[in-house]
Amino acid sequence: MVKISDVAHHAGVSPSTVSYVLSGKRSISDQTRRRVMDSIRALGYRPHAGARALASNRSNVIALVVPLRSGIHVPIVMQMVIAAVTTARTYDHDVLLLTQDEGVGGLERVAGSSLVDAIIVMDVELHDLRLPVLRSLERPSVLIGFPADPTGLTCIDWDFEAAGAACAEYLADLGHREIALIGAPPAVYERGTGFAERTKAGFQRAAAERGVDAVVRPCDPDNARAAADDLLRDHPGLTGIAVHNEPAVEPLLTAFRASGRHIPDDLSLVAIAPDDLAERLDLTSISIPAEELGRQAVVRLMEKLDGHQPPGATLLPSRLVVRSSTPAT
Amino acid sequence: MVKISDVAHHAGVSPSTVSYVLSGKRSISDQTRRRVMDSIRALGYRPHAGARALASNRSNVIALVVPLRSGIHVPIVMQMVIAAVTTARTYDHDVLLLTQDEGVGGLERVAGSSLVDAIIVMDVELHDLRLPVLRSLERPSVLIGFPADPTGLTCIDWDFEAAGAACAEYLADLGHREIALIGAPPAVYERGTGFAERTKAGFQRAAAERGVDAVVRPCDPDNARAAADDLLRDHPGLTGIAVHNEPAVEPLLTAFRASGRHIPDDLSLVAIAPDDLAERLDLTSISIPAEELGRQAVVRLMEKLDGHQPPGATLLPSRLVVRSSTPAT
DNA sequence: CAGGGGCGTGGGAGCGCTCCCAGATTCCGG
DNA sequence: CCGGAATCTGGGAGCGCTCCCACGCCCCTG
Repeated sequence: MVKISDVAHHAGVSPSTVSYVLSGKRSISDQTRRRVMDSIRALGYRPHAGARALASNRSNVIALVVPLRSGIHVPIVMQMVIAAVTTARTYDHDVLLLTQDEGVGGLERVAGSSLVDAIIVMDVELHDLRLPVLRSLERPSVLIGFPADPTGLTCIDWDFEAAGAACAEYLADLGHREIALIGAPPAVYERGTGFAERTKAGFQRAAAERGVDAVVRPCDPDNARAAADDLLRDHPGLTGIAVHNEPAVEPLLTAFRASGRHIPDDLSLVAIAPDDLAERLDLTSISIPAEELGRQAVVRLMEKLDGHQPPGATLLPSRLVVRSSTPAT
Repeated sequence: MVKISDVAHHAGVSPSTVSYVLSGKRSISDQTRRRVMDSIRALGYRPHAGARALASNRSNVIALVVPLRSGIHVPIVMQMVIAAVTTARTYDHDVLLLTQDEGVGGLERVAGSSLVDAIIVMDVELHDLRLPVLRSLERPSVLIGFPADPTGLTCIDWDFEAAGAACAEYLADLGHREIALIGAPPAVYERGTGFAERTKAGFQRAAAERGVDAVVRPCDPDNARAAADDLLRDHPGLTGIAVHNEPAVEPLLTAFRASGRHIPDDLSLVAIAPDDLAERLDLTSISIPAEELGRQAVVRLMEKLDGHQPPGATLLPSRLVVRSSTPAT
């Protein structure tokens, strides 16, 4: 293995100079820098990560905790993971993958052993057990999702409140007077994941502001048919629908069709869903920028590693894309 | 930070003894071991990963290279990743995530800097550019997928040949005399990913052995309708279908229904697809054991790290699960 | 009772790097 | 011509751990 002293010898400088050339932590004459770089290339030198971590107290690795729960749209998670890895690389960092099931112990392990410099936790719940640990850890962290009490934490998420409001406003603008939000399965509300509640709140608030009638109904994908039938029966005047439940979208479309409603002629439908799904089904949608979230989480984390204090809370805006499930205006 | 000498002092032993208690590399009296463990707990000691890696020349981290290409079923990839992480943890290892787009340089980087002890590469292609690097690396690796020339490499994959054959045999056993395999999009065959060809080969071989007529047709999910119509038109006697193309499964079902064929009465259909898809659509399927593959890849890698030489090639069997898309026997 | 083999433990060099503390050289103004 | 600032480089301690080399003790055998 080529070590820093080999490079130093080859270039006719001291090991410390090689180190400084690599880190840029002090000025080096152009000539010396060039000689050192040439030697590095010639010998194929790669700094030993462990030695570096030991001496500098920085591993240049961040941990990423991915969710395991079902009910999560896997491609979205994957997009965020990929974006996080890619972004971390631009900061010369690598990503260590942890799974939810290691729980609190996993966080303590990788942080305590200095395996990682910082942590990103995906899919944070309202009363997440990991919150106290993250707060007490000596290492910076960024949460994706909002807990009930984000004090002392850096959180980032989509702005579901705004997304819900945008749906209601858009439907109201189209002239609908009775609108509905078909939401997550009941279990999601019960678990208090937060995002479901926030979408609902935004939807209801905006509807009230526009003076349109709004109903909200949870929906299990397996019972999409029943949900659709119930809604149409109980609210005959219903003409605008928002759906915030990816796996239920297709069954719902089938159910509406089966009940004789045509989209967009009889019913306007806007989905809060990832672009790939909305594109495939050609639905007007509020797009969920997954890569952006993964990217931003890393950016925030790097800010913290640099000693800056980023805002405690960031809400990423989403945008409405009009497709064929609502009438052209 | 608590260091090993703190623990040693607290327990009244030498640092080396603490190290040996932790590593188990030499026998320690029960009494000493207990005292040391108590001190470790009392002080909350965690060995510094970097120092460990430096002194032992082992980082206890493995790299996992995930594919980025589209056309890959994301949930399958995620299942494998999760399984790999979980399994690695049972061997006291962590997983560093790399993306395909770092290419050959990424492998050299993490291996050369001793960041990782070993590498798993997913989605290996027939003439993968990374093969020579993996062969020359001083670190063990396991490939998921089979290249054209696996010499000197450890490869593991599903047995697509057997899966294709199983489809043909099963359909033949049901009494079908004309059967078809609807395969991957044409692009996949052209890229030479291997698995598509192997499924086809197995299907055709088994069909020939049973003396039934077999046709194979690539299929783009966007043109599923055309594929179905073509097949039914050109082969009026066709009654048995195998599908090896996840995203095309649903469109194909729709297309067959639209053409007036009822499954399973007019048409038997068996899908080579992940269980979740097959369960959802209630299809007879050859299941693709994704977690098993991720798990086995890690097991193989650990064998290599332990100095054992596992078999160069492993093909994981898959099993046929009968559901409602074929007649009950 | 001497000698040898097990068993349990300590000491400490060394892993490859970073970064503090100086030292050498050059350049400028007075 | 000299003092001091500015610029560049070297030396080397120390990061926390592992593992080689000993050493001390006890028990068994001849």
